[in-house]
Amino acid sequence: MDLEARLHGAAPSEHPEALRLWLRLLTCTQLIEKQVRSHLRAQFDTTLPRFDLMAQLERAPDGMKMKELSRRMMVTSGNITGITDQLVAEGLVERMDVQGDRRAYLVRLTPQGRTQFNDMARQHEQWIVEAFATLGERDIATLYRLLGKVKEHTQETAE
Amino acid sequence: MDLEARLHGAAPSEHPEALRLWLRLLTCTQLIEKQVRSHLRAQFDTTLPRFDLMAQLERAPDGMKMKELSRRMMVTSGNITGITDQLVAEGLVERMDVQGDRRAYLVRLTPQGRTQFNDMARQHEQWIVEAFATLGERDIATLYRLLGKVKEHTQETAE
DNA sequence: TATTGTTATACTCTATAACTATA
DNA sequence: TATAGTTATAGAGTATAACAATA
Repeated sequence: MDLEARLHGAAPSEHPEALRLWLRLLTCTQLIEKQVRSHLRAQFDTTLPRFDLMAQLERAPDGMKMKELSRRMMVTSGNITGITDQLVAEGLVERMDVQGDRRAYLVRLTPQGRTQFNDMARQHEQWIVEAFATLGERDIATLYRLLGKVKEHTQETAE
Repeated sequence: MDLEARLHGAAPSEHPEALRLWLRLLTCTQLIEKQVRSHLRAQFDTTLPRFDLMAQLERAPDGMKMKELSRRMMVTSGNITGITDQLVAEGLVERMDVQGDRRAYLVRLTPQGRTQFNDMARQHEQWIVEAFATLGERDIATLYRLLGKVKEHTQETAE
């Protein structure tokens, strides 16, 4: 492939397949995400970031540091503070001091938070299963594998 | 598949494949979207919705109604008014009266808007090609096909 | 000096709903 | 009555940057 041609060539688009794929990927994600947000709002009066934060904690029974939450959720730590504050106010998560590092907190689900998350997760799974109901097991595995390549490559090339 | 078992069964997750696929789809989209937003901001001082609106107009040389933009971009018409206002203020798009319907406008790119969009689109394509550079032509075609099934199914089941 | 987390701030995008003008 | 578009509003989500406390 000729970089010069890409930069200065007259052809308007030499890789329409990649572009088309991106637009379709974006559309699919937005459609499903919109449904999930709408359901979370209607059935549990919560939002996707709050659900995502609880989902992270569900897999960390001993709690997770704010910094780690920030990294995994790909948002700045100031925003983690805000979302955590909301969940603490609702009694769904709690901050715990960290032995040996008085700057940091471990955040974990309260028993009430765990119960509510389980309810939400069960519903959430049904919405997602429904969204992909048109695909067979093989299709799902293929999609998963190919997106894995994209994910790794994108994470590598991000500075 | 037994709906009862899904609703009331003790198993915490009977379809982990669909869930894992959704999380990966979400991650990939967010990673790429974040890069695109960042590049658009740094190189062109613009945003993704503004770029998307111009991309819609680029394929409609005679202009497109606000209503149609609203439908295609999957946001309410009030938001189309706002984004259009910004682009009009920058001289990139213009509203034109519609023959025979004085309620409506046709929005189209100005010559300046078309020039700027072409610059952006060329860069944008490179970012996207890079994001999917790890995939071969066949992989891209497969992803495109499978996501097409998901898209159609999701659009059908949305009320 | 570097890191963890908080605070303050500003901006974009979004949906909802009431509204005007026209069909 | 229904539709196209606007306006007003409120809230979610985000990044940036300055800051305090601790490592």
